[in-house]
Amino acid sequence: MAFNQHGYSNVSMQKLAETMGLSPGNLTYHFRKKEDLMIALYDLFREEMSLVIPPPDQNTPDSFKLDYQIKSFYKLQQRFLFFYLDLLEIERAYPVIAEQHYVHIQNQIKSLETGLNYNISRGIIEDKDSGTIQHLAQQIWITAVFWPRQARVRGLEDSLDDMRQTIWRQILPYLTVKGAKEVNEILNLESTQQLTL
Amino acid sequence: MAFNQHGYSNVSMQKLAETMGLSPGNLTYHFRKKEDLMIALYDLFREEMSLVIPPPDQNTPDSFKLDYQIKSFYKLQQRFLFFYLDLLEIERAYPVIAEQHYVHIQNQIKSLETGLNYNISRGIIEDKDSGTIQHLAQQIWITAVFWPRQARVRGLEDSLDDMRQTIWRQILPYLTVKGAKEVNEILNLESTQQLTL
DNA sequence: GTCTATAGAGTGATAGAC
DNA sequence: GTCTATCACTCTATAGAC
Repeated sequence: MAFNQHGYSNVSMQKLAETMGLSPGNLTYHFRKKEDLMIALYDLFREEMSLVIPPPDQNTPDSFKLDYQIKSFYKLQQRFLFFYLDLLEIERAYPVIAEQHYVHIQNQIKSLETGLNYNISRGIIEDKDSGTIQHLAQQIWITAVFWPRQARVRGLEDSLDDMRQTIWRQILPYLTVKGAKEVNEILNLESTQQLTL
Repeated sequence: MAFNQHGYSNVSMQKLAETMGLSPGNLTYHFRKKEDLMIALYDLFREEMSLVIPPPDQNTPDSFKLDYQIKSFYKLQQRFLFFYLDLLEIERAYPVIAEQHYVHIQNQIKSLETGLNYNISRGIIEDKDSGTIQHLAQQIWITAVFWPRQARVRGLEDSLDDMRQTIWRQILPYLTVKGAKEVNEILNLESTQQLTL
């Protein structure tokens, strides 16, 4: 997608039509305003994302599933990269999307909290003090959501493996002995780099 | 500044001239291209930032000074907010700035690493495993740099206190007993919220 | 539905009078 | 130096032929 490569605001309806092999008039026939196109894309994004990150009350992943969620999230993030790179611009331009997305983000973080709490009950994570889980969920969300942007801003490639390592490293201090063993097995299973525990 | 409020790309040279009480022609007389204006602003930003975050080999802050650096950084960040909110756009538009900024970011993270290592030698931070410091420095950098953006993207106000809490919470698991005591004193000294250790 | 053509507004940048 | 006026371009969106 052209948006992902050049940034949302650098791709006009005309250029987009051109890369899609359509005439400008044809594209604006299906999406009368650019906003209509963006909303349609956003709805599609939200639909696919709901398959990757379950609703807050249904997220009960073991470590393996959490790792799988990270990978699935990254894959979808790459598909709708422009939403992650240019989100603030898009929210500024289309308040309708902004309002929806505020709620979406809240649910994403809530879902992460549920997953972490489930792993406390599994004896994988240790709840050292009040607020740990909320802090950890927010931290993981920030890392995952801004990963592609921080890489580009630094002039680096963004890689799934680096993102995974960074996320797991944040969970690391809160793992129980049992949890550390479980997580290390998962990371060694598929990653060439070993995370020293 | 108009850039900070409405976003870099939503403020044209004409609008900017208007808010400054200048004619469009006068503004483009002093800055022939918009790029010239951006580079001048970037140079000013870099100059002021060098006073807040010292060079990598000179950063030896105790916890109190680190907390002070966080506050000073936030203040400067608010002053040049558009660089932090719209950095990717600006880098895409002006590769000259991008190249300089890549190096700048590397130095910022290096400077953080130096500071953390110094606090290991002070017995404040515990280096649990190899890579901890690099990970922590990167994590703090991401949090600090993307804090205003993550707040806006979520529809929240961005607050210094929330950013401070989040950064210190990331350091928390790596503090020694002595370190925990020192940090808690600093945070209780000035913050209404208490960070439970 | 799909096309070409174009309206209408906004942009960065320049020209030339004072 | 500072101004007004304007060029050349790009953008979103529309009109109307086929």
